Amino acid sequence: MKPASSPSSSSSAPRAPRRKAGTHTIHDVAALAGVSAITVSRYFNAPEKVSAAARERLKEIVDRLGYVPSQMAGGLASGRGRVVCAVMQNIASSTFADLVNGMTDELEASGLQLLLANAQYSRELEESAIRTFAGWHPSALILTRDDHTPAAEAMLHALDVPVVEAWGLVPGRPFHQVGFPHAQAGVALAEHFLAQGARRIRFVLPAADQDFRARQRAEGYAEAMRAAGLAPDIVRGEAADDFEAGARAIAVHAATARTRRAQALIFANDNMAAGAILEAPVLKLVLPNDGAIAGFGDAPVSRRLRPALTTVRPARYEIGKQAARRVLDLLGGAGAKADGPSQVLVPCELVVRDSSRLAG
Amino acid sequence: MKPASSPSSSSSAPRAPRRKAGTHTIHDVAALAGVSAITVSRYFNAPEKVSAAARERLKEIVDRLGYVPSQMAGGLASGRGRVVCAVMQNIASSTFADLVNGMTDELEASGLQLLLANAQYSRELEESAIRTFAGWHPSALILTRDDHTPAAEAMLHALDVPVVEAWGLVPGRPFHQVGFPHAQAGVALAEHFLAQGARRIRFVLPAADQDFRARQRAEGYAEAMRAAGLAPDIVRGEAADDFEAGARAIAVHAATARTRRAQALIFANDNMAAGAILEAPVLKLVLPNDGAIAGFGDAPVSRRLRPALTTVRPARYEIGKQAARRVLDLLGGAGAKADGPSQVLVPCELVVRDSSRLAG
DNA sequence: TTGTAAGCGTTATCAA
DNA sequence: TTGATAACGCTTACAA
Repeated sequence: MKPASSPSSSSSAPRAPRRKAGTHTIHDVAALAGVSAITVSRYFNAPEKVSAAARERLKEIVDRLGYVPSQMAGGLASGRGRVVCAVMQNIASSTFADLVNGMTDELEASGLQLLLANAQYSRELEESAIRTFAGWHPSALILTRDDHTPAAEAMLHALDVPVVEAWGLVPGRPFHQVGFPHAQAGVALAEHFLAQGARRIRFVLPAADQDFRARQRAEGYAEAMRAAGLAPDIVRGEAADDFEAGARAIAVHAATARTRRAQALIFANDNMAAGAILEAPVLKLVLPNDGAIAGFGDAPVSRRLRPALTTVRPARYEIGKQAARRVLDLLGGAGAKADGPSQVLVPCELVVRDSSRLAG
Repeated sequence: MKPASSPSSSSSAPRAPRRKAGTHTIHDVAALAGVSAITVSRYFNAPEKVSAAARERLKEIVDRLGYVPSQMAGGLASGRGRVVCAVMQNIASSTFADLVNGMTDELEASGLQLLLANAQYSRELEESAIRTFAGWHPSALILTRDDHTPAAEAMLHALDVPVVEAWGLVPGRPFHQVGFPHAQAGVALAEHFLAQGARRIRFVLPAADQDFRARQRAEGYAEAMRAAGLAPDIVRGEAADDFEAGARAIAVHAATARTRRAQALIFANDNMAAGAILEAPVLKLVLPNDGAIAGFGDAPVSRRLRPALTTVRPARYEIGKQAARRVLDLLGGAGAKADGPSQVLVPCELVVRDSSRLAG
């Protein structure tokens, strides 16, 4: 009656049943605790909705099993991954590293994972990063520029999640912002020298054109110069390496007649300024008498240079932290979109040291 | 006949049917292309298995819709997320930033996303990061230390995915490694001075005890000294800031009688060494005559210092890249676990500059 | 406070 | 080369 090996009688073939058997699932935990899966789910996502007794039992079992909920399954079921995606412009620079540090510190406790991408100052790479991130159903996005490609901007709107633009602060954007207006840093440096009576002030940009914030600072400087009735004098570095570019700029300075050359040099960043200060003795220049110097960024070495470097110190870590804070607030329901995009100013600070003291 | 508002006749209540309606799904694409969902899936994961005709049609539709596959759904269905998780010790430092850069560059093309965590030199934080990562069903893990907690090590084995320990290289580990033996960097620096005839060579550690690689380098130095019949002289910095610690160390040096003080100072990193070199003129020391100096790391500023700093240059970016490469190879099936853990040596290089030239 | 049922969007399996 | 079907492990909606 019963054919020993027939794989099917008509259509009830044994099919392809199971698959993976990797780690423990929520059901393993539930079974051991004598509760249903949803209670375990609530234990993780809303513990206050679970009785103290069940909570205790679950804690013990979860610890014993080393159970960790699957982010994949949870994200799929809920439609939102517990992920915040951030696009940096240059991960290798300490600027962005500090931003990242601030973000991770703030997000850590919330259980949100930070996903990082590096766009290397390219709008196209930023767009492609955003596209990749879209597949992760992020809870929020943090970007570090405000001039996205149209396609990127469209995706940002379609994603329909909080977007925070960190680092710069410009008016008229549809997204939340945390940072400071970079032009203002340029203004502050120019005014620092103007207030000391300088007339010939030069701004030195890096050789590479990619850091658009440096250009914004240069524009601020130019504005301040024009406001003082002076012509801006913006030059570009001559070497890809910032230290080298700074050294060359100061060499040009040394080779120019004292009465014609700039009284003060504003470098786009501290590395360039450091290159100039370190090269000066070789050129028989005594700074700041033979040329006042300022930078931007307050690198760790800046206060150690002789003369110590006057610079602008942006609150990098704090900006990262605030950007993440803003994300958490928005996810928590505060500052609903009805209020429109918010702007959080994290001011930067002019740090005056010896390098910028103008000769009598 | 049709009761306008009756919610149920007996048990056929309308239930709670749908939920989300966010973006496009694989089915939208499939429907538009007139194929089944699995064909769309193949188009992304194994394009060669899809006819050219279908491929072309799908490309057009995917582009038009801006469709991006859900990583959540894919990860859940396949049991492996397209994620490589890396635990760094200090994201803010340029060392780890370079590692990260190398990794992202290498992983980029493979469609794997790098998930980053920061353990700040703490084994406990590393363990907690690994636990968090477990929820992401990573395809592989990259770590930057080799002395994990027992719990962490257990998780690593349970995860059953490729694990690569990057940066250091030590024998006897059960995981793949990419990097160099840090002790050897200490040996190289000690021998550099020994070869010049120095007898009194001091090693200066940072004030904070957290960077265990620095200790490894110190041990290498100590070994070389003992091998030369000399007593190691290891001191610890006196300030949390590395530059400041370096400055203090050279001040102590300056205050010691010439015949008794060290002929050469090896600093645990370039920042400390830079602090010393920048402070020297203030102390009326002329380097390297009044003290030869070496560092570790080859910071960008090191070759700009006067005297230019002798240091050891690790191939940071390359190590990150090779670690990711190793991961990709392992995922691709090469170097199956049967072969046992592999070791990839990415050597570091002694960079000799003026600061280490010993006085006749 | 807890549970049941029904998917979330994709891929593995088997069949054609 | 393509497709039908059944999971993957979790959470939402609703009911008790």
